[in-house]
Amino acid sequence: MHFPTGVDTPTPDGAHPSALLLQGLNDEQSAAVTLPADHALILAGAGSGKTRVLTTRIAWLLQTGQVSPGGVLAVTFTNKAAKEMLTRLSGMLPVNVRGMWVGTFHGLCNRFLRAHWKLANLPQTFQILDIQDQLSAIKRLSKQFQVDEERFPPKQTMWFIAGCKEDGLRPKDVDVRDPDSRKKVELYELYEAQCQREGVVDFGELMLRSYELLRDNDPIREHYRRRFRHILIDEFQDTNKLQYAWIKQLAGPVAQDGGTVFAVGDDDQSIYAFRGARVGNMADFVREYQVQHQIKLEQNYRSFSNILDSANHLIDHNKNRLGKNLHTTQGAGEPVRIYESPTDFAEAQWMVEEMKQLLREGQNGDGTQGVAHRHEIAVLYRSNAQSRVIETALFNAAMPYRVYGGLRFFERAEIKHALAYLRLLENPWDDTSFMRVVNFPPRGIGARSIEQLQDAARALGCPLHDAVSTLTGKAGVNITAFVAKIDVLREQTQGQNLRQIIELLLDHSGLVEHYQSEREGADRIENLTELVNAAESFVTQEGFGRDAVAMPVNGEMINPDTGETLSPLAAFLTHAALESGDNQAQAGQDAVQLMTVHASKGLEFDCVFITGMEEGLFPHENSMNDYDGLEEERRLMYVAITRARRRLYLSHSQTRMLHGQTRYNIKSRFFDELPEHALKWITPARSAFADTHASPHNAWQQPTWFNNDWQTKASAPTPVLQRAPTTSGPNAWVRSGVQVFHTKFGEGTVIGLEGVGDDARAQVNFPRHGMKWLALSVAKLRQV
DNA sequence: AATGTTAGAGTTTTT
DNA sequence: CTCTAACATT
Repeated sequence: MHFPTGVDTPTPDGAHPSALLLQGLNDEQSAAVTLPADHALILAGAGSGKTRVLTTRIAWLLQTGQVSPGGVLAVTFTNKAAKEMLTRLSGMLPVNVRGMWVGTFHGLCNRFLRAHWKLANLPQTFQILDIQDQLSAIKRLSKQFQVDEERFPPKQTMWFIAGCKEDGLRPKDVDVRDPDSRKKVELYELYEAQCQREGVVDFGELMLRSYELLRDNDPIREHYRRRFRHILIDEFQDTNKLQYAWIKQLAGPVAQDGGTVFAVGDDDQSIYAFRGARVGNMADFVREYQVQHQIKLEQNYRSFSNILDSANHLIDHNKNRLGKNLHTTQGAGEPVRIYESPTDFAEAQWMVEEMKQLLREGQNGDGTQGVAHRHEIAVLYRSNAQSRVIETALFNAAMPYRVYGGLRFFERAEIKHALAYLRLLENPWDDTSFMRVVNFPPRGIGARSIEQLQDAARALGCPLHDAVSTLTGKAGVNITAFVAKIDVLREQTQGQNLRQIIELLLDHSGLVEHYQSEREGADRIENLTELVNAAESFVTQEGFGRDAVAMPVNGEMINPDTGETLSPLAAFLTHAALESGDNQAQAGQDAVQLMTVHASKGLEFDCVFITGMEEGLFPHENSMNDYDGLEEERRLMYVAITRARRRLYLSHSQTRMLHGQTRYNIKSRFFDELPEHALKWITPARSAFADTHASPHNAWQQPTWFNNDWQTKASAPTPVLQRAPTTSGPNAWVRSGVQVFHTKFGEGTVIGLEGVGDDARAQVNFPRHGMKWLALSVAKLRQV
């Protein structure tokens, strides 16, 4: 299959085909698409048609003959975005998508490392560790080297290692100041050695090793620099240090013959600093590449102007911005509605009633008021824990809903078990997989046997698999039988197709049998069946053009760069590791959408509820003490607001149940940062706190609506907050302004007190750990 | 090996 | 409060 590109063919209506591509674009979009082949930065506001510009740019470059598919590298963060780009692209042009490198950072790095596994010093069958695998690998290592898990929790070690890799640092590059960090670096070193021995890489390693190969291998680097004439990056504001460095390797230094970089992003929507994203990469890029073309896409096609005004007004309170203002030709639309409730429960109740009303109006089809479908209603919250009370209310009202997040398909235990078997077929040295299934289903290999094996492997400095033959006694017999079983399976699966391989495995591993005897195993078996289907559809349609190395040829895949082959099984395992799958496909039921604000990025809905707009929650208490943290919270709020097309609700609650304790929250400072003219305060007048205890239902059943003035509300705090906390017990002496010592946080100053009796809490500012709320009945405080 | 108990932690997350 | 992992018991 070959399509000529860059050859203009006349269209039926006589228009030039590249002009056709530009149809319907506004001036800025069009300018961005048709920029000359120079480095460029596109500042694309929310809802400004970012993806469209990106894909049309590629289509335009191809159609005007400036580049062939092989010369294009387009990189995104999520598989969803990559898929979207390819779908749209093939809708615009009859282009051979296979030759293009379009994918996620990790997907492309994987493709690169599969092609150059030898140079990258990896086994051809290297496996990819996800977070769970990584953690269990580190736990294993900590046990083996008798690391004190109190002082060095495996999770922390994991974050440390991931953080180093995001910054492009190997153990030798890490600054060692104190004994603790020396130990961490040591663990990083041991972890690296273990991964190398076992032939596995984690997500960070995919990036780092690709980067290093490009950096250190001149012919490889030059090859790819010559090849990729156009490098396009989506969500550039979310790139970390290493990802930017990787891009620089591919693009080469400025003003040399490397490709051009077309970066698209929005600094106002940078919400992933906590996982290493550096907004600063945008400014660095402009400086380092002397970017001459910067285009702002500020026309918003999504929301009415009350919503956009709110977003603009809010984000204007951030100091560190490149600067951008969204505008629309649509009218003001409805006001942004703000609601205050006495309890989180009442907040959820009110929300459900409001939804019912909206859906009723939508059914009647009377104009812009209602919403026709439940899936056009989204509930956003700052943290996952908030979903429970909302779910309860929705459930009680029999309102179908869907919660985003949680376990994805390939992360389920039973699926991971099956995949572990498959991985052992490919790479028997993968100890993480070995450990996962050596005794699952149970086959009499207990802790003692495994210890024996681990001791032997450590003595020999080899993976578990290679140490099995040295074992004696019962342990030796059982484990040898296990390894033999895997070996037989490997034999039997030769020449089988992927479906047959998995079916054989499910049968011979005893997984299905095991779950059959389990009380609640039916779901798991269903999922295992689904795994067969997933493999089937992967082979028949999905995948081969994307993260897999190459095209299927006679059932095998040939890497166009090296001629190496990759089996369908290997490709499927890669697919499973890099695309953890949808979290739940929930059978097409039209349902209200529940998700965190983070998860909502990139989505849009007719109607959006942003809930829990309270100090300590949103902005979150862990982020609001340093300036950068607060700015990121504000960007998060900006993202949340700009999800709404027509109607936006912001709600907060005076009290909220968190970690089993009632918290008294004041409303979010973000309310102060919204334009009064766009708001409508719809809190019932009698939503006094006292109602909470009497009857939480009355507050919303017959509300009296009124437009409230923000200033008046702000100056009249709820009575509870003013009530002087009375405390008994060991911490009764705690008063505002007092210096205290906490065993974990060190010295701090008491800022305020609230609550009564067992609920009494002190807000304490710890210079080293920030602001904390401490329950006086629990916290061990000492007066300084 | 299965089942029961307890301690501890609990922003945000894709690959 | 609620979930999980580690530990303890049968």
